[in-house]
Amino acid sequence: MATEEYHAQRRQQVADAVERLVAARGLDAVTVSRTAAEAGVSVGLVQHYFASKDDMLRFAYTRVTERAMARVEERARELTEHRSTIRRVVREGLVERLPLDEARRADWRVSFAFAARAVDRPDLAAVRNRTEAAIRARVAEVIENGKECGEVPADADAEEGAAGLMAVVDGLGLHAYLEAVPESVVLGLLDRHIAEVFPGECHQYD
Amino acid sequence: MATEEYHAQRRQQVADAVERLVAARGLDAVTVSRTAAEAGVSVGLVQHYFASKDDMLRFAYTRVTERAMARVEERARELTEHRSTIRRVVREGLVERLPLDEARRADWRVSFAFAARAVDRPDLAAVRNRTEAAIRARVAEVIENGKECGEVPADADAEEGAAGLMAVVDGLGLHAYLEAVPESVVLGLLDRHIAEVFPGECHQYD
DNA sequence: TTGGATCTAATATGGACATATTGTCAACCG
DNA sequence: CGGTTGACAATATGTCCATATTAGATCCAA
Repeated sequence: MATEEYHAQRRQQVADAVERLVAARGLDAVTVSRTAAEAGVSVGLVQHYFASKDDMLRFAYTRVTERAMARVEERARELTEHRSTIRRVVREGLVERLPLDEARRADWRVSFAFAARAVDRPDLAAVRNRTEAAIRARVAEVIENGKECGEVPADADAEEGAAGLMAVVDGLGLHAYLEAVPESVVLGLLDRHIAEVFPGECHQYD
Repeated sequence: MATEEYHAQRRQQVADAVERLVAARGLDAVTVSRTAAEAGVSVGLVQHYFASKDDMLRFAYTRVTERAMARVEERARELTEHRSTIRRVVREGLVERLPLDEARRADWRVSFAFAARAVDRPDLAAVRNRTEAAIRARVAEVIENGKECGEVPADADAEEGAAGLMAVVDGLGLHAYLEAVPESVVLGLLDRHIAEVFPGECHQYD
């Protein structure tokens, strides 16, 4: 139905505005009326399409996390097609999450703002956990694949490896964002960590 | 002067209340009147001792970061007296920052709440950066010491090593807090990372 | 065309909050 | 002893915000 599509578009439009506000001024600056103004619509419209402010934020955050996951997935797909090593697929997927250029810095900022708020807000925590678990599972799956051709030791715990990599990436991301650690160092550290999970290196479909 | 001491005590009392509120309900739940109630004083008293709410939060955050640093320092001092390896001094100092028991979980929560807010608030960012830089410098110094007796390769960049360790600890802390990574895995990852900075091991004052 | 459902906008309401103002009481000082 | 000052407490003020309410517009079915 075209009306549903229209409906969905309106919600996207509002969510876009939320993201812009968070990126520019932080989550605290997001009010319903500011969001409406930023989106170029009335407060009434926002109310019409979202049951509450919380609902609006949840929707926006869901979109942010899903896009983040899709980007990792997309990057991995690209590389897989080019027959990269599995190690490289993981590396590039994870690098995608680091705030190393302006676009990703903005994204990182938005994600972090929501993630921080999620510490006290169970509904946002649910959104985060869902996506985070999905990404972790995906990374673990890829690591598992690495065992087949010897990139990863056969007795390695893929789940644990994935969890460790995600933790390291988040820590590096935070410090990279705060400019405490320059990009070259960040990538160096990431590579060293990845090398521990992937002692070998080989091509996926040789 | 006794009056100054009294003055200081009142401020501590209020800051204690702020911390308790943040730990229990997050930074958003901190209002001047709630803080006053939590501290068992009137709103007027809080106003009397702090020029503004921001001033109050800044004071509370400063105390939090300084205590965190003091704890790391203290732990390091203890171990140094017992002639631990330098590697161990660093390890235990960093472990001190991880939310691995209830007390440290609460502390971590408070620190994280402030750190997250600091992303949008330059005055809080200044507090964080000051302490963070001091800790990093301290870690770097210890790493540098490790070169003397061969725990650390002579050509290693101590600053970079310290920055990397701090980033990893923060990432592990985040995931440990969110219970995505069990304690054993967190410590395992930390140790592996430390082992890269400290390939050797020897006693400080042998 | 009419009448209701669906949207959208404007405005109203009520609460929460930071801060300002005013009041009280004590100690200390001249 | 009158007055000034410091340490509070109580209350007032005005802003901002989420949400409710009301009203107007558009579209479509009967």
